[in-house]
Amino acid sequence: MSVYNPQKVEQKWQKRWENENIFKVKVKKKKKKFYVLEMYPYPSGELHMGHLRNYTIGDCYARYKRMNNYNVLYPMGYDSFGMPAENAAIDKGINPEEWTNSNISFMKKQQKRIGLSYDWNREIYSHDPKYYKFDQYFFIKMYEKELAYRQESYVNWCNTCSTVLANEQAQGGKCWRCNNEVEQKFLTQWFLKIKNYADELLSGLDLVDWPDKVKVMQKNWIGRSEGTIIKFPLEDDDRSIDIFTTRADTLYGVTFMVFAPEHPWIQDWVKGTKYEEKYNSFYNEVIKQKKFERTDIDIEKKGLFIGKYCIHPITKEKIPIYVSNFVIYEYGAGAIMAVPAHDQRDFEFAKKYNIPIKVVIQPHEYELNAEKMSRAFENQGILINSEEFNGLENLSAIKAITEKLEKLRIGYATINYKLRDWGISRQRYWGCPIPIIYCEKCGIVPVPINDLPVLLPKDVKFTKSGNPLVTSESFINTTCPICGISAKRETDTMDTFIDSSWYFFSFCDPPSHELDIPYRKDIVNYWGNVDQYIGGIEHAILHLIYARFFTKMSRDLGLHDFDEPFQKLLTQGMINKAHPYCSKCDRFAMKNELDSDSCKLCGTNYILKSVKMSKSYGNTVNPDDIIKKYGADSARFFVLFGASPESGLDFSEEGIGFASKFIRNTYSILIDPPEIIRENKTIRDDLIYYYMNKIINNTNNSMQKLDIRDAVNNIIQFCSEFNKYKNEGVYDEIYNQCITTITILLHPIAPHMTEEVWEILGNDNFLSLASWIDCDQSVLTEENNFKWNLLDNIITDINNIKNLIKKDSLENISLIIADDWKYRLYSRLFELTEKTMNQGEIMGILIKDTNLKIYSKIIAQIVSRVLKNIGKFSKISLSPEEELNFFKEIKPIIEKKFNTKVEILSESDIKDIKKDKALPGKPTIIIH
RNA sequence: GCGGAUGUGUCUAAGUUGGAAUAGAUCUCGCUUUAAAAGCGGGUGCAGUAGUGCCUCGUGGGUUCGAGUCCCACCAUCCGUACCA
Repeated sequence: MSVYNPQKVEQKWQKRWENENIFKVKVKKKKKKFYVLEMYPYPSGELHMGHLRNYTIGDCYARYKRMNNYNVLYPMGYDSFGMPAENAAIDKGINPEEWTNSNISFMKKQQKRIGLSYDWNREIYSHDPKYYKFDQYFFIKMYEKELAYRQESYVNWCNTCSTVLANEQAQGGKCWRCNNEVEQKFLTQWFLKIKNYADELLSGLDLVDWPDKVKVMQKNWIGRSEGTIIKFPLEDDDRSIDIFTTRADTLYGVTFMVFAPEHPWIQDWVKGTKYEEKYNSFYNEVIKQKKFERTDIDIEKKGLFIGKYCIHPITKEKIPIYVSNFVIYEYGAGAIMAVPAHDQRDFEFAKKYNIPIKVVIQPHEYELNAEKMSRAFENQGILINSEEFNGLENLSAIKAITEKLEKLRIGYATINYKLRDWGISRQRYWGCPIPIIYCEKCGIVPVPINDLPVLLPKDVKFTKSGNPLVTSESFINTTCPICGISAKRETDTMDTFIDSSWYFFSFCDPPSHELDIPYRKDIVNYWGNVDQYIGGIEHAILHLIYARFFTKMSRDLGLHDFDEPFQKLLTQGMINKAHPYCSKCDRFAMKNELDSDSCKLCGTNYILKSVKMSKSYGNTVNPDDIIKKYGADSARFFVLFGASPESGLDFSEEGIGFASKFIRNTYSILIDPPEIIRENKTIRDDLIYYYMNKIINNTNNSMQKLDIRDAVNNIIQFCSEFNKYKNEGVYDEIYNQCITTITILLHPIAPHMTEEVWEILGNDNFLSLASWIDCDQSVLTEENNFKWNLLDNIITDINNIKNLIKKDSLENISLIIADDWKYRLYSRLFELTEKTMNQGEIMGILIKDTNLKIYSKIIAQIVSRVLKNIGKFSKISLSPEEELNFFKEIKPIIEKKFNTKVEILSESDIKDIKKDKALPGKPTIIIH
C-alpha cells in the first residue's frame, strides 16, 4: 500500500506552483472573468483558525472556478496601516515599518503553506507609498467635490487608542478595536459626506446577493425615515427652529419643545437669566455622561425648563422650551416637538415635569381622557382637537397637515437618516497623512495632486501621549502651494478603513508611481466587480458600508462603472471548540482555571460546551501546528467538511483525525492498482458509472451554490462506493474514469494530494490548471434512478432480513417478481388517483375489469395501502419483462455482495404461500 | 423593547415545487493482524425469526389523501441594536 507523505508532497507542489507562476492572470477579453476575494488581513504576524477557514473557502472556490474555464482573479495583500505597529514602536522601540514588513513576510509564509492559489504578482500593502498616494488622491478629489470637509464637533474619543473614532467604530459606546468605553470630545476633524450617498447605499442593497442579515444591519444603520420639517418660530427671536418629525399628524398635540443641551442657541438664551446657573450645571452633568450611557433607554430622562418659548406655527400658542438628555444634537434639528399624549417618551417627561397633555388622536374603540391616561396612545385613530383635520384617519392626516404647512411655507416633507458623516481624522502616526496644508494667508490648501504622495516622515518620536507626527519638524513645516510662504501640514492621518475601501479595485490594476490615477478604467471594468467576497460578519456596518460608499464615489469621479463593490457576499461562521463550562454560573473556565475540573466560584463540575476560540479562554488552536502534524490538505479538508461555510465550526481532534485519515486513504485508493481487472464490461460497471455521474452532477450543483460541505460529503460517499467497486474487480476504462473523477472533484479541497496523484497517473500538465469534468447526463434518467434505487432497496431489505433472523452466512436467495396483472393494476390505479382519492370509488372501477375481479381481495389491500400514502409509491415502474431482466442483470452484484447464490423467479412460476406479497418494484425475498 | 435568525434519532449537518428520514462523525460488535495502528463488514429511535409495524424533525393547533417542508400560536437558544423624534 502506498503511503502518503503530506509534508513532502505539499511543499513539492507549492514550490512548483510558485516557480512556474501558474496562478498569474492577465486581462483576456474573450475569457469570462471571475473575481474571488477574501478580505486582506491586518499583518498581526500570526495566522489564526479564522484566517485558515476564510482562505480555504476562497481558495476552494477560486480553484473550482478556474477549472471551470474562468479567468479567475484571486489576489492577496495586507491592510498594513494600523495601531499595533505603532504600539510596538511605543512599547518596544521597534520601527513600525520594519515590524510591519517582517510580520507580512512571516504571515505570507504561513499562507503559502496552506497552498492558496493567489496571484502573488498583484500583492498590495496599504503602507506602500505607491498605494497610499491614492488614498490622498481620493481625499483631494473629494475635497474638490466638497465631499470632504472640516468641522468642529463632538466626536468619539478612545483613551486607550488615544484617537478619534467614527460612529461605526464606536458601536454600543465601545471602541471596535480595544473594547474600551469611548468618550465625547469637542474637536475639529475631517469628515467625508457619506450621507450624500445614504439613499443610494440603501437602494443598492437590492442589487447585491448578500445575506439578509447583513442587509438588514445596514438598513438599520442607515436608518431612513420619511417625515416632515416644521418651522417653529421662536418668541423674541428672528430665527425659527426647523424640527423633524415623522408624526406631523400630532402637530396640534404639541405641548412643549425639547432641545439637546449642547444646542448652541441655548447658551445665549439663558445668559443673564435666573435659568443660567441651573442650565450650566445640568449641561456639565450631561456632557460628562458618556453618549451611550446618556441614550440608554433605562436611564432616567432628566431635563429643565429654560425660560424660553416658541410659537406653535398654526395655533400660535406659546410653547415652553425644555432641554433634556434624551435629545441627540446630531440628529434632525437637535430639537423635537413633544406630543405627550401620543409618544411614550414625551409622556413620561410631561408627567415628571407637570406639563399638560393634549389628546389629538382618538382610538376607534374607546375614548381617551388626558387626565386618566397612564401611558401614551401610539396606535392609529381619528384626529380630534385639530381644527379642519378633525375626523381624518391619522395616517392620512400626516400628508394633509404636511400639505398645509407647505402651502403656508412653514414646513415640507423630507427624509432623514441616522447615518452620520464619516469622521476620518486619526491622531496617530501609522496611517496615511491627510494631504492638507494650513496657510495663514490662503487658509486650508489641498496638496496638489502632482506633489503626492505626502510621505510619512521617519524622524518622529514615539511617546506615550500625543500624535508622534507632531514631533517631526521636517514634516510639519512646509510652504503654501499657492502663495509660497511658510505653512503647516495637517498632522492627523486617515482612518485605516480608507485603505480597505478601494483595495479590491487596486488588485485589478496594482498602483504605480507612473500613473496619476489609482487604476485604469478598462482594466477595472474587465475584472470588476468582486463576484464572490468572503469575510466575517463583524464588518457588516464598518468596512462593508465604507467600501460601498467609496465605490459609488469613485464611480462618480469617472474611475469605473460599478455601483456595488461586492456582488455576492459570504459571511463565514466562527471557529469554536468544546470548553469547560459551569452551568450553574453560566460561565466558561478562563485560561488560568483549566487545571481544575470544577468551577472556581461554586465548585460545580464543569461540562463541555462549545464556545468561540479566544485567547482569554485559552482554547485557541494554532493552524501552523495542525499543518505540521497533519498537512495542509487535511487542515483544508477538515475546515471545509466540518460545517457549511456560514455556520459555526467546532474544532475537534476526531474531526481533524478523520480528515487526515481520509486524505491518506484516498491517496492509496487512487494510486494502488486494482487486484482484479475484468476483460468485459458488466452491469457492475454500469452501476458505478451511473453513480459516478450522479456524484459529478451533485458536486457541481453544490459547488456552484458554495455548499462546499455538501460537495465534500458527496465525494466521500463516492470514494467509499468506488472502493467497494475496486475490491470487487474492475473494468479498466470505467475504473480509470472514476480515478480521474475523484482526483478532479477533490482537487479544490485537497489540491496537493490530488496534484500528486495527477502526476502519478501520467499527466504532464498541472491539475490546478486542468479542466473540470462534465457529467454524462444521458445516464441520469428517471428510469436509471428508479432502477438503481431498486437495487439499493433490495440490498437493504436482504440485509434487514438477514439481521433479523440472525444468520451469518446465507445459502441462497430467491427474488420473486410480481405477477403481470399487478403491473396492470398499478398503472390503472395511478391513472385513477389523478381523478379521485376515494377508495370505494376506485375499487368499484377496478373490479369492473373481469381480469382483475378475481383478485379483488388482494386488490383491496393494495389499494388501501397505496392510497394511504400515495407518495410512497413511485409512479415510474418498469414493465414485468424489464423488471425481470433487470433483476437477472443485477443478480451477480447481489451474489457477490452476500456471497451466495441468487435465483430470480416470477410469481407465476412458483407455488408458495408468500407469493401474493410481491409487488411491482418490490419482489418477494426468500433467503435460506 | 425592536429587528434578524436558529431548533432534525448521541453529536455535526442535508432535506428543492408538500410525496419513502439522508450523509458524516462518535460509540459498538465481528473479521483481519504477533500487537498496535490502519483497513474491511455489520449495528447505532422502538418492536419483531421475513421484505413489516410504530414512534420521532422545539411545543400545541390548523390546511391536506399526504407536512421536517405551508399557515397560526407559543417555548427555548443565539446574534444585532438601542430614547433617531
